[in-house]
Formats: sequence, structure tokens, C-alpha cells
Amino acid sequence: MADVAHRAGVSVSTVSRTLRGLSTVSDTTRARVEAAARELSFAITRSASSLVTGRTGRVAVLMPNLASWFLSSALSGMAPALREAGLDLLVYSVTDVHERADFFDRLPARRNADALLVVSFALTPAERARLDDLGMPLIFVSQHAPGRPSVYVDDEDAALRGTRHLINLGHRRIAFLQTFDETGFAWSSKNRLAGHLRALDDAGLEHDPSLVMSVPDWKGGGMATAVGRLMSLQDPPTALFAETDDFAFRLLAALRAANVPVPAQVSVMGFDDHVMAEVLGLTTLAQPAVELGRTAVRLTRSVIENSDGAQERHIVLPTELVPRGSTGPPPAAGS
Amino acid sequence: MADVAHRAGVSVSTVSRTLRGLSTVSDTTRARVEAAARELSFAITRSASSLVTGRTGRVAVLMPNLASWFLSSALSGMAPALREAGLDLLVYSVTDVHERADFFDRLPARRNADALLVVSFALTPAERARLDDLGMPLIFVSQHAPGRPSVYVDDEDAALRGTRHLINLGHRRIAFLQTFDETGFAWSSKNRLAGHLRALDDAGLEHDPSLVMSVPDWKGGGMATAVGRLMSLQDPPTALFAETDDFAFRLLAALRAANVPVPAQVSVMGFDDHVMAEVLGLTTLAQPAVELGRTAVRLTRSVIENSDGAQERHIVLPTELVPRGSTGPPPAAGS
DNA sequence: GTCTTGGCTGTCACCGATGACAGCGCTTGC
DNA sequence: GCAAGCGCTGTCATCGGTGACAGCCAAGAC
Repeated sequence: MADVAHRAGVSVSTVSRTLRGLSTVSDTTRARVEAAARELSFAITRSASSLVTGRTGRVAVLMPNLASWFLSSALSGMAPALREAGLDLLVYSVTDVHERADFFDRLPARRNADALLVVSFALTPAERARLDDLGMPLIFVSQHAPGRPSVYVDDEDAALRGTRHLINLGHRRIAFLQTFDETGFAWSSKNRLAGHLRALDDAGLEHDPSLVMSVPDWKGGGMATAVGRLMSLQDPPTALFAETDDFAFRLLAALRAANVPVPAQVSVMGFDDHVMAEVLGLTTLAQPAVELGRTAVRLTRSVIENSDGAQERHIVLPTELVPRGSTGPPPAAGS
Repeated sequence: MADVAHRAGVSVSTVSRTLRGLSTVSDTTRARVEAAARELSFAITRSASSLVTGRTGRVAVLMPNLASWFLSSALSGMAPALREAGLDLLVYSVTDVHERADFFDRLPARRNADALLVVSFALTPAERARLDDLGMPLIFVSQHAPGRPSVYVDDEDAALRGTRHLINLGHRRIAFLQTFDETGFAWSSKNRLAGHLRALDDAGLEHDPSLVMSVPDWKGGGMATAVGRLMSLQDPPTALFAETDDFAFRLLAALRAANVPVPAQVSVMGFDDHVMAEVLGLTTLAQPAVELGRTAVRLTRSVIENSDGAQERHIVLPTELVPRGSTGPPPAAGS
């Protein structure tokens, strides 16, 4: 910064004021400083500012992985919003137990970011407590967290509408397929199932437990097994509701492999509106992943800028049923 | 830190030494300091250390988006490798021209990270020059950059093997479909086409320009038009080589919509080995995206730790042909 | 007994910004 | 003509660590 000051013929203080956009700098000086800064490719050393201001200009994001459609979409929504606010994006992808222990032990986000966004991350009570006394703003994304601001969708309501759509098409035997819950923390899965069951109940349909299935190894051979089991039931389902689109894609592949025509024999419904859902013609419940990210940043900014970190504020974004080719009336409908 | 020093009855310097694990601290002192630090739940302020050491403990990544399969996979490879090295991950997703101008104007990565990884980002000469005088280590990922370390795959060779596979199956009329090049910087696209053409040439097949097609609006209606055009040629192709898997997925959808059986009438080959390629049974050229990320981090560490930033080192990772159901012999093959 | 050595610890300048405060030149009011 | 006010800019202490250097003390060499 001293270099810039020297080149522009002013003091470091003026350079600082100019680069921070304070109004108490004359236009001519400002122009000179900006020119000098550009010529020297000068960029603020955040460490130094942080030391004085106590703010880092960085926002940390904690997520269970980086490659899933939902998470990468959410990140895509955050990035431009953060950039616009002049905030940098620090990503902590914590996948396995070892990384997890390490993260909560070292708490690298501490004092290293102005806020921490927790995205789709099922915290144990101990972890939650640890984050709570981090003394930094916490924002929860795609999950409801009591006592902290959060942004999410109403999974239960969305699933309810999904199942209702299938019922309205004439389906009476509707299976619900979910990923095998290794962690015990698949809250959205639970909520979606609850919505599904409620829709059945609302329609006066009985709940057949054999139509709710957890599928282990669903990315491998587990899906074929599940399809075989369902299709060989005494009274097989005419519609399958998959917990996520990704799951539904494998389901479609397994059905194709088993020569089960979709939707002629069974309808398939997903959840997410993954990019590929459109390509594959999958009926699904669209979840605004990008918008969730964007909104989370808005919330974060308001928390940081007003330092009302303790304020509890919950935003629920809408989901939307997107009917496509994978759902239709059941084989014997209308007869 | 002063508090800890006071409580432990030592100087700040000793506290610093203790917490950094330097060996020149006696065991008794170390124990006292550690106890004091724990009691006060002291965490060091990285900004302050950075200011002195000049190292930030952060690595910045510049990529054109966050949601594509390739980029999110590459990130997935980087994250654990960085964490293992105790480095934080700073992500700059620069998509539109406005963000782009802003990024290269403000150069936010400068002095705020120990290295910058440029992933699949087509730089203009001016931008490249700008990064070059950033004075920080630069590592290029999924692209070759003269004068800087880089990690990438040999697109040309991979495409050559892909086309050769089709030729070996008996195909003689092979079309190559690429995304419409808005930017003029689709280097991998160019290299893949070159490999394709070389394979044709090697096999003594003539290159029919009408079989190389850029598809505008390939995510919308453009694909159907392209398929229509190809399939109504005097001598239509029996195999289609799509520049990327994502592209191939849309192509498969368009073919299905046009009732063109795959691979009975036309074979389809992709490039990437996107997760969905397996689900959809797409033959493709696997590109080790996660491994590229991991390797990039290894390279980065070596550059940072040995401060041999100027050293040029190029690593080429292997691609692999993954035959699946979308390719087979041409309709009239063997006759 | 003196000198050297090595282990351990303290002192203090410094990293690069920020912000409080002072100062400068000029206009305005009286 | 002088004081007050305003707009703009410079000076300097400061943030929380690090690292160079000096100092102290006990052990061992001569």
C-alpha cells in the first residue's frame, strides 16, 4: 500500500480511504490512487485489515460433500451473491468421520471467517454445541435449526403434493423409496416420507409398510434387488416415489433393465429437479437449490452487517411440482 | 495471547513457541502454557500470523462455475488433499463477463492465498499476464499452460482412441458433435476434434466436413435440429461422438425422441465419465476429475513448500475408454 | 576457577492495514 | 480582518502475532 501511496503521491491513509470507497476523497486524488493501484496490481492484504477491524471479509461454508447436485447448486447460488458483497468464499467439505473429528476439533473456521453457513449437515448435539460457542454467526441452509437463522424448503409439504399428484392420476399403490440411512440423520428423508404418508392418509388410502423401502447399495446392485422385490409383490405398486432425483435416475435405469415400461406400467416421481431430470423426462418436485444459496447469503449479510447473530429468522422457500413424462395414469386406470 | 502468557507466567513469545510446537520449550513450561490456553479457550488469530509470516494457509481456486460435473468433481478431489495439508480452500467462481472483469480488476486472490489454481479457465493473454505478475504460485488444472506447472489429460489422444474404438466396431461414417463455441476458447474441444480427425486419417477414412457439427442451443431445441440434420443426410452417420458426456446425454434424449435406436442404428460415445454415464450406459472416455484435483494439490504443495513457483512441471493423467451399451457395431456391419 | 557451550526464555521491532486526530488551505459570515 | 467551518489529507498508535537477538543459568572443558 505504501508503494501505491508513493506512486500516487499521497499517504497510505488516503489510499486506504480510496480503496474502501469512503467519500472523503477528492475525485482527482481518487482517480490517481485507483490508477496507481491498478498499475501495481495492488490488492488489499486482508490479514492486515482483519487485524484492525476484526472482520475477515470471508464467509465459511460447511457441507458434507462438494459433488452432489444439490450442494454444488447451492454453492453456485452463494458465490455470486458473496462476490457482490465483497466477501470471499471459504469451503469446508467434511465427508468422512476422520475429517469430521478433525474439523470440530480444530474448528478452522474460528476467527477465520465472519460467518459460518452450515449446509445440509446433520450435526450431533455435541457438534452443534461446539459451533454455538464459536462466538460467530451461524446460518443453517437446507435445514431448520432452532435458535439460529435458517433457509430451507418444506420437504413434508412438497412430498405431500407429490404423492397427491400420483393419487390424482389414479394411483392407489404407491411405493416410497429412500436411501439407506447409514447416519441416522437423514432429516429431509424423514420429512418427505411423512408428507407422503400424510397424503395417503388424507386420501383415505391405507399405509402398506411393504411399500416403504430403504435401499442399501442403491448406487450399485441394490436398486435391481429393490425393483425385483416390489414388482413381485402380490399387489405391486403402480407408482414409485423416489426420495431424490439421483435416486430416481437409478430407479429408472433399473426399471429399464427389468423391462418395466415407464410410465405405462409404473410411474416414477423424483425430488429435486436435478438438471438431468429434464433430460430424462422425470416428474419431480423442484427444489430451488440455487435460490437457497442466494437467500442464505442475503441472510448472512443481514446478520453480519447488523450483528444480530442471535436473532432467529427462518425462511421457507417454495417447491414446485414439475410434471414430465415419467408419471401417468396407472395401467388399469379409468376402467 | 498476552492473557495466556500472563496466566502461565511466561512471555508471549514462549506462548507462541509452545502453540506452534517448536521444540525449544521445556516440558514444564509447555504444560503450563497449554493448560492456560485451554482454560482461556484461546485460539490464535491467523490474520496476525499471516501478517508476519506472509503465508495465509489458504489456497485459492479459480473456476468458470461450480455446478458442472467436472469442476465439482475436481473440487472434491482438492478438498481432502488440502485439508490434509492444513490448507483452507478459497473458491472464486467467475462466470459472466462482469464477474470476470471484476475478478481481474481487483485480483482478490492476491496476497490472500498462498497459491492460485486455475481450473478449466480460458484466459485471455491479458488475463494471463495479469495473473503472471501477481507474484504468487500459479497452478493450472485441466489445461496446459506454458511456463507454469499444470495437470491435465491428453484430450487429443483420448479422442483418438474413442474414434478408433468406433472404427474398430466397423463404423465408417462417424460424426463429431461439439458445443457451439461462444468464447473462442474451447481448447479441449479443439483437441478432441483433432484427435478424432487423426483417428479417421490413421484409418484411411476421409474427413467429411458435414459430419463435424457445432450445435448452438444444445441445452434447448438445438439438439433435435442437429439430430434431424444428421439423420437426413444422403449417407447418415452410424456413430456420433459427443464432445462431453453432458452433451451426449442430451443427444441420447434427442435420439430417443426421434425414435432412433441406440446402438442399433447409431452408436453414441461421450467424453468424461460423468456419474450419469454409468446410469445411462453411455460409452465414454473416462477423465479422472477427482484425481486431477488431488494431483493439482500435490503439485501446489510442492510449489509452496519448496517455493519453486517458477518451475515448470507438467503432469498428464491417463484417460480410459469405458465401453458400455451405447456403442455397438453399425447396422450393416459385417456384411 | 574461568571459559565455553547449549538449553531455555524474554525483549522488541515489525508485518500492512485502519482510524482517531491534527493540520492545511480555502470559503463564508460578521 | 479574523474566526469559524468545511473538505481533504497526513501522522502515528495500534491490532496480535513472529522472529531475530540478547540474556540467563547450569553443565562440562581446560
